[in-house]
Amino acid sequence: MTQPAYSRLPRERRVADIMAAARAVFDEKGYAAASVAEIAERAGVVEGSVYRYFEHKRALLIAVVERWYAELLSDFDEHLGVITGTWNRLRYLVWKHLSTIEKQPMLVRLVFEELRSGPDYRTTAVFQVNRRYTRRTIDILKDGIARGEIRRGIPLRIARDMIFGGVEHHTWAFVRGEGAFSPVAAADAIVDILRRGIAADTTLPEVRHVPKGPRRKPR
Amino acid sequence: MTQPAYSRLPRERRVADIMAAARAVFDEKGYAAASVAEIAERAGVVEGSVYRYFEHKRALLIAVVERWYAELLSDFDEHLGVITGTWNRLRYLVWKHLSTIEKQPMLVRLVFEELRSGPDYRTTAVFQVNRRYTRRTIDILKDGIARGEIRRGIPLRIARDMIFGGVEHHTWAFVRGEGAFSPVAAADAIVDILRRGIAADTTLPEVRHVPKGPRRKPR
DNA sequence: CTGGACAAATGAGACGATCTCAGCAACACT
DNA sequence: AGTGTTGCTGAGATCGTCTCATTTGTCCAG
Repeated sequence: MTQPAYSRLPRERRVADIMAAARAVFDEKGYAAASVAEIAERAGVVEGSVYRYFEHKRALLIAVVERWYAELLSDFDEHLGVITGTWNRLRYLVWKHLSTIEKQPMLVRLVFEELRSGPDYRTTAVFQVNRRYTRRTIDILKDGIARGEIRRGIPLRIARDMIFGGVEHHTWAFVRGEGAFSPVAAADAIVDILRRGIAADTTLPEVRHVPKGPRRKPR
Repeated sequence: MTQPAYSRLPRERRVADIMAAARAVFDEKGYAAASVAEIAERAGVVEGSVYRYFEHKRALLIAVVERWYAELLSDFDEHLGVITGTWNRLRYLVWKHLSTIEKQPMLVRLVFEELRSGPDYRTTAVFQVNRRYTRRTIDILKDGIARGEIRRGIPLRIARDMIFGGVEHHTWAFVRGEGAFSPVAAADAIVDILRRGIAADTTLPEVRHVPKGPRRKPR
């Protein structure tokens, strides 16, 4: 019975415990319905302790999502670097995005509905990572123009918005647990419409050199 | 000084007052930062009275947005009925959407970030109206196929998602007060990419010989 | 004109959330 | 063992939504 009323752990460990608990509770209940009290309980600390390591509840959300993003994108550039061809690269990018949504709908929902709305979003590392993402997209498109595969004068940001906006709307029901979608099929369909929409006229109908049939299913 | 401490108004009037106050406060501060106390004060009632007419704070949000939608769309079908040609109709629809966002960014934000996220969204009249909207889009596209202007086999829902998702992403910064956009230019750009993306090959000026390229994406 | 019933409106306060902070107690280092 | 440092605690301040017993205009019956 002489067990200590509490234990002192190294900062790292405590932070990790709290973040793990937070991720679990957010994942189960969403941000608004998750209470700091419950997160604290699962992490084995008292509520006040959470606030020693995280300024707000929102800081917890940001930390959780940032860590997830870091895991997620660690191999992205590496893979993208190997894939050649404008349309193949775009297809990989779109598929990767869709696939992520399929695997972690709740975390994606946290980003879409909670994190991205806040006034502090632009100060977030998640924002930076998203910028890098969309930057890649623009780069691929610019490269396509340089190769003569994409028409000059295409408004690149509009094209990018149609990609990511299209993905988001398409997965909308699924993210809310009310539907399903196929990452591969959706990626094909989106890139196909986009390809016809922005391809240089000469490359449009037949695409004969090198990759005869369009590559499908990267990765 | 024998003025009554309060006045009894017909239900209609009270509801209207409260909704007007709510709309103003939501518009200034957003949903989360708006307090029912402030709404009540501006409507000239006490906090408890708001709850006589609206079950939750959220019911107030829904009522405000529903009323706005009703105003907004009263003339939509009428206008659309007059416009002929698949691409013109699509362009009008996209422009209308963009134009609405430009005029009422805060209300749009309420829909995008607060209303649409909730679990009760599908029970909302706003949801029904949005369905009608996207239904119109699909109808226009189907009609385009029937006229031979759009390729058969285009996944219509994907096309629709690229339209509305594209619009939403494109206006994202503006809605948060961090940028600008041109409804006309954006509508042109989006419909142009889409048109090339889904038009039947014969209607594209430069592309004469019919299919040749591999068919993709059945259904 | 008057009194009483009815319902609109009040305002106090229950409830539950985030976040603060003074002090206790575990650990490291003499 | 004594002592300083500081992770951790837990009580409570604060602020939000929402409830409800009570008060008080209004209106109609007599």
